[in-house]
Amino acid sequence: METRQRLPAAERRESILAAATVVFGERGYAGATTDQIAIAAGISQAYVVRTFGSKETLFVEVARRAVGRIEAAFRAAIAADDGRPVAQRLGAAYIDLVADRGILLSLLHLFSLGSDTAIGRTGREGFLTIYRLVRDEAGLAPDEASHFLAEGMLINTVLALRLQDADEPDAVELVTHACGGDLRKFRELAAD
Amino acid sequence: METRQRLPAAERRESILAAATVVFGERGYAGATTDQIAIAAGISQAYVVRTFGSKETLFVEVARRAVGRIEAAFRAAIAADDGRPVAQRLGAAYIDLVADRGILLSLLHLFSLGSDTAIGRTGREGFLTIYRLVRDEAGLAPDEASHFLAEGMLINTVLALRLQDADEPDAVELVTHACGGDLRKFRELAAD
DNA sequence: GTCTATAGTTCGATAGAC
DNA sequence: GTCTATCGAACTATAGAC
Repeated sequence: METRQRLPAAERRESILAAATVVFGERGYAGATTDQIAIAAGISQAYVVRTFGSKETLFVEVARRAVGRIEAAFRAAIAADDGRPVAQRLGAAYIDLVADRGILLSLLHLFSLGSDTAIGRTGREGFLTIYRLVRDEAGLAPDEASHFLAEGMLINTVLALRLQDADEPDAVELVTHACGGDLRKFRELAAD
Repeated sequence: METRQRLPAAERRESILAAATVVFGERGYAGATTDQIAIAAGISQAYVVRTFGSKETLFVEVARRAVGRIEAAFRAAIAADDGRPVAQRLGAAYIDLVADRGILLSLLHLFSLGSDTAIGRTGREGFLTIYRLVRDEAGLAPDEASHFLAEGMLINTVLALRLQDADEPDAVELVTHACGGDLRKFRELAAD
């Protein structure tokens, strides 16, 4: 019988959110179970549910946290002016961020559940938040911002499908263009 | 007690696939139930499972059918040369096609389940098929083809989130740029 | 070709102890 | 703050009749 560590509420919340991000990412919202999340977090299933009230609430918080990560990464990239155009800095920051496959995939699931009342609202808010950030804070014109998001959505898809690990030359070619030529960076992403 | 219609196997398969496309689209692979699909198709749950062997097989066939629809629409657009650049014709064909929200969403769910063995393989095959089609048959250069897919992925996300129905001016602006200026066409898409 | 019935699982959530 | 135990609901798949 292992001794389970007693943590302050805030830390426990964060550790559950981190575990849930991975599990929701791999299995989707409905496909993930609170028991799998509990195991990943090293606690009991009942405690996961009790901490967030319901599986849906937990998913919404996972999604909000992922959006928050993007905001933080983008703000840092905007501030760290190294002479490159801001769009390039944002792109690099994005690729660094989605090295965390869980964040990427959780967002993808969030976006594809737009018809669900609570989840859909969270998705719309999150997506618009990112759009406003790259437009207003990074200073991209609306068409540049839209184009930037489009490239990001292709990166999401390519990574979600694990095309960066595929052997076919066409996959390599597509991935290379999707990431703006820096295939190496994609390949480094752990295949978990 | 209603009298259920007896259909030839091929027609029944197609009617189940159509119903399943809608249900899988709205709820995702794991979130959809064979019972909901059965109700949508007007038959019994057991018959849905019996016809396709398993829920997973059914989903894979739904996804293949959706990819097939895109292939057919793109080939038609390539053949119907009306003077516009081929990328523009493909884009218009794509928007017409994803007016069927079920197809759009089923593909989105397919792409986000790349870690699943069978579903992931189907997703990679499907995505590469589309890439090769726009590159080899439409004749786009690799970077043009990649850019075309990126714009398509943004359209997917915007529609999945139902941003075309949102009131906020920022949503309107984003959707306008995502669809290349033709907001009206997006707005026409039934809000179901 | 299609149904009813149901077996066998699995899951989210709650109760209550420590 | 965290666990064990468990209820009740829901789901996929199978069996077997028509």
